[in-house]
Amino acid sequence: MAYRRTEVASQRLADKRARILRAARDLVAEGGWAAAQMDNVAAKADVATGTVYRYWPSKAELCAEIVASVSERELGILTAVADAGGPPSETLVAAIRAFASRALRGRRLAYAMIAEPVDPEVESVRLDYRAQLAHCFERILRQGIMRGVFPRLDPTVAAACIVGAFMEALVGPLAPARGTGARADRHLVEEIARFCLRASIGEGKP
Amino acid sequence: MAYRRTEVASQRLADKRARILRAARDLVAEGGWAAAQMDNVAAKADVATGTVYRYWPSKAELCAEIVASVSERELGILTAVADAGGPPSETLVAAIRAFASRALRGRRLAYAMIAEPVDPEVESVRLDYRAQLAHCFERILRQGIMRGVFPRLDPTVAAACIVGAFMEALVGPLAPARGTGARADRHLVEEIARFCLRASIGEGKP
DNA sequence: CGCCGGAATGAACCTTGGTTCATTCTTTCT
DNA sequence: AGAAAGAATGAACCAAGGTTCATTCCGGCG
Repeated sequence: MAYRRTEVASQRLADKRARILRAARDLVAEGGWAAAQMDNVAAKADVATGTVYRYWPSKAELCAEIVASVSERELGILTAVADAGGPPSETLVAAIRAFASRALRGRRLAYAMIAEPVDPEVESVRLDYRAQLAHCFERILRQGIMRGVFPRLDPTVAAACIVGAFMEALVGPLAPARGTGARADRHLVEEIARFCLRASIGEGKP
Repeated sequence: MAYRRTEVASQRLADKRARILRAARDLVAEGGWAAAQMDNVAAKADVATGTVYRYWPSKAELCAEIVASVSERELGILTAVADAGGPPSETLVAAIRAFASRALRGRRLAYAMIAEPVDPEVESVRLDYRAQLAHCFERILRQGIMRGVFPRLDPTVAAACIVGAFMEALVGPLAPARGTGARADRHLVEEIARFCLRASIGEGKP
């Protein structure tokens, strides 16, 4: 029946869309935004250049969707951790661990999503992700302050500091080269988590 | 005499070089690397496009020199503060204050120097600046650990965290919009400094 | 005064990478 | 099977921006 056939067709359509999106995301994960040229994307998805434009009106929208999809997934996980309840200091460490360990499994992608600028149209989506990321930590911090576990600190500034700290130490260009062992990675994550924890619960009177 | 004339001529040469360099740097300070197009630079320096190429072989080398000159100045100041002696926790705060207050007076430039990627050839100079910046803080941290003021922390990771923290909170795209008053700026700097101080001297046992 | 060499000019060139579209191939329906 | 609709193709097009170079300008020297 026509009904069935339409469904199959639209399924195939969605599949191809997803395939192209995945190809583009993989390219970004390998070489950052610069590697995601339309010709490359098409080649990686086994599709002609023009075909990509059947599914997205422009490169900017394709890139925006990459950010949006990655962002949705990561924020979902992070939010779940942040809202799980329990002592704020443990929540904070858990959140950092969750985010960091995932970021380590794709540093280049994480860097591209959080830090690497792109063209203006994509940038706003990226900044939004970043802001929501910070907001997650801000909520944890507010919890801690309300319960008196954390000292009086400006949670907005502190949240930005936390995001910046692990961004720089974990996925930034200054971070230890890719390919260091799992042991080194674990050390790094723990060290960052401790840094942020101290910054959040410490006294701060020299 | 010929001697005098040669000297005058080369002085004029150096002057023009400096003028172009300053023009380019100002453009970066206003609109980041994207604003530093050769046509723009030439126009801002009241010079024809081709003239720029009499003084630098390529855009990359011009940009590299911008980074190098800014970097030298800032690192000089920061190093002086870091090596001045005194209690490490005070030194740390002083260093952050010194760097941050200067960065505030030219956020866009600071962001371009520390965070915004450029083409590969310039990038290496920029990363070097960043590394030296982190190294400055690392030295302060080591001092503190040796003297037993700071807990056992990995100074390399912690230094990266510090750089990342103020980068993000102070000059990053998430930072409060430009033009907030001097009072807000001061609050921001102090809040960042306290964050880093707590992270450095805190106990870190939840 | 007329010539000469170096500096300045800026329009033209070239490369890179996003976008388009006339053509070809596939699938579906009769 | 044959035609119509939809999807795919990839070479050509276009814009942006860095670089070049034939030409012009200018100050000093014989």
